[in-house]
Amino acid sequence: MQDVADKVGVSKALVSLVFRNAPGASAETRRRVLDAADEIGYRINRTAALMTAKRSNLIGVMANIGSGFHAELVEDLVAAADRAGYEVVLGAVTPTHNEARVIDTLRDFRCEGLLLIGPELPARDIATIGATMPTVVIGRRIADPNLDVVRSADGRGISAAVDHLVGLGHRDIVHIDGGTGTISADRRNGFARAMRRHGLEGEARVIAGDFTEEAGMLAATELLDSALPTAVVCVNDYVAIGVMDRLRRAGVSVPERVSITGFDNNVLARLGSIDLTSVSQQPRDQADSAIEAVVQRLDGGRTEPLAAVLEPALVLRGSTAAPSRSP
Amino acid sequence: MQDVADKVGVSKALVSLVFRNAPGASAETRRRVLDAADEIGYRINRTAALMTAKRSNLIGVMANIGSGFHAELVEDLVAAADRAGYEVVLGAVTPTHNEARVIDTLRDFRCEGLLLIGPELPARDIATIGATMPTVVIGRRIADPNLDVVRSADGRGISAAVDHLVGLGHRDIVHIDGGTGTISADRRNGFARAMRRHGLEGEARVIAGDFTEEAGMLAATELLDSALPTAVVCVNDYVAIGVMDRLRRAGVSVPERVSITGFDNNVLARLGSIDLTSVSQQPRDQADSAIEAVVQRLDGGRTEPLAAVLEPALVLRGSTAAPSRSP
DNA sequence: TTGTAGGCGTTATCAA
DNA sequence: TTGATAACGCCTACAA
Repeated sequence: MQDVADKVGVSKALVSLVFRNAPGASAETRRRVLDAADEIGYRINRTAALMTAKRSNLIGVMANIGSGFHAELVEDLVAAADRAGYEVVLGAVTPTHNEARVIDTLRDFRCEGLLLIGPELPARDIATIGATMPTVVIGRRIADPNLDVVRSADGRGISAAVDHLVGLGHRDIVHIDGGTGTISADRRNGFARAMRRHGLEGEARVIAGDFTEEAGMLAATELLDSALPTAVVCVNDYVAIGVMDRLRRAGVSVPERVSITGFDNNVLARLGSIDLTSVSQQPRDQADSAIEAVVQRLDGGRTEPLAAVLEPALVLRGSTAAPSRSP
Repeated sequence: MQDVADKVGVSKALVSLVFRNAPGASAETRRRVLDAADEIGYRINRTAALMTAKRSNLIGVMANIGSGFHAELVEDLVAAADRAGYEVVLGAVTPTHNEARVIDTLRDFRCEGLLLIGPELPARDIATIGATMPTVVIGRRIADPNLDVVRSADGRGISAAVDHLVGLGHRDIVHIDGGTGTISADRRNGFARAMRRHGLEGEARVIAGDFTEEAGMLAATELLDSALPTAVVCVNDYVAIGVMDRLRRAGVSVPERVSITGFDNNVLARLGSIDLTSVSQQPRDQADSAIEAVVQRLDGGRTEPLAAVLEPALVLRGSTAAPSRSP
């Protein structure tokens, strides 16, 4: 920086001004400084800048990039952050780097705010972090005065699927859930509510599962062995794919004999060969809300907790149709 | 840091020693310092540390996390880097952040080395970067004295698929390629070589495509309209899935009538409902080699370029079988 | 084993 | 519009 200053014949302070295009330097000087820097090959040292600057304009994002949904969300987050004048530092949770470690790394990088996608850390640990810095939890229900939450109304998503199926004429509908855990509970409740609303609480069967394709296959086997419903509402796309495959292999045609819905609107669901009706969590909207939330805390002075529950959207595809025979 | 020092009654220098567990502090002092820091809630400021320290122990990784393969690779890279005593800074290429920008960000973070996964930047731009800092290009063929390359032998991967099919008795085999571009060319050449080796150059048909499911569907349609081969070797898994779906919908059974192979061993390929024989690029091995390569440059003093071409592995699944009738 | 002094590259403050 | 100077929080000699 001194070199650039010397070359132009100004002070370092002025060069600094130019480089963070802060007001207070003439256009002429600005140009000359930039030219000189270019010639010398000078680039600003962020590390050093971060040390003195009040702000870093960095937002840390913890995600499990192995999850397609997280990856999609991250893409939208960097775009949204960019628009708000922030940069995203991505912390990837992997088998060797657990959530706590990733969060530590993120704050080490001097992030001003934290976005946690689907954290599985104990609620109180997350709350502790929230007390330290603006933190937004994405996709998990959690109540704490220091935390902002952005998530989709999982229950409503499942309800929408049920409504769609009932609208098609289905009455015998089974839900395959994702086991214990809040997300799974929300979706299960959504199923129960919707069935009740349609006066179908009598037919509302729930089969226990998890979030894997295998769980879907097992559940389908169970259905084949007992009584086949006309529609199956699954806790996520993987489960739905497992169900679909198992049924088809058993000669049960989808959607003619059994309709199936998933959740997440995964890339898989969009494949022509799978073509699964699914509930989208609208990653784009969640990203926008999450960034807006941190920015409000950072620049807007907001201190009250925010809880944005976004409406999911049912994406209709070829795995659902009217039941071929009445139950 | 001063606070911690005061609390224990030592100097900052000593606290510094303790925190980067450098030799020169007694176990007793070390413990007391750590305790005091814990109590005060002090954490070392990486930003400041980076400024004076010779090294950052940071490796920058540029990846397109939307790609399942990249995501897998990143997970393995993080683990391998960890073992080597480095930390990974992840730069995500997205629609709004192109490769050049991601690389700039990565060096701004003072990474000591760069890992570029499947870069699409012009070769000379990459070479320019390589002249600046240790750089490993993963998954792309590129020759430059300043660049290390780690990739899998794409041609051999396709060859292995062909060998497998010929071993099953296939002779009429079609390749669906990925268009122009080196990767596609390598795979296409591998196909031609293998067919020639088996004395089948006469039957070696190639259909132009790209890397999408739609390309697979189109190609399959073309095959249905002309002459159906007994096996199709696809440039990647998406294409293979497109082919599989189109054929099955047309009543052509897979693998009984037509066998299909993919490439990448994507999560999709592993789905029970797809169960695709595919070529794995062995992300784990590539990650290990790439990290080894940077570390050799960084700590081992290597200066000659390295080109590691790893052997891909064919993963057999249910989409390939012996042909039902002789051609 | 511990302490002192100086410097890293930038920003912020205040004066010119 | 510009310049001088003091931080920022840590690391690295070197000295004690």
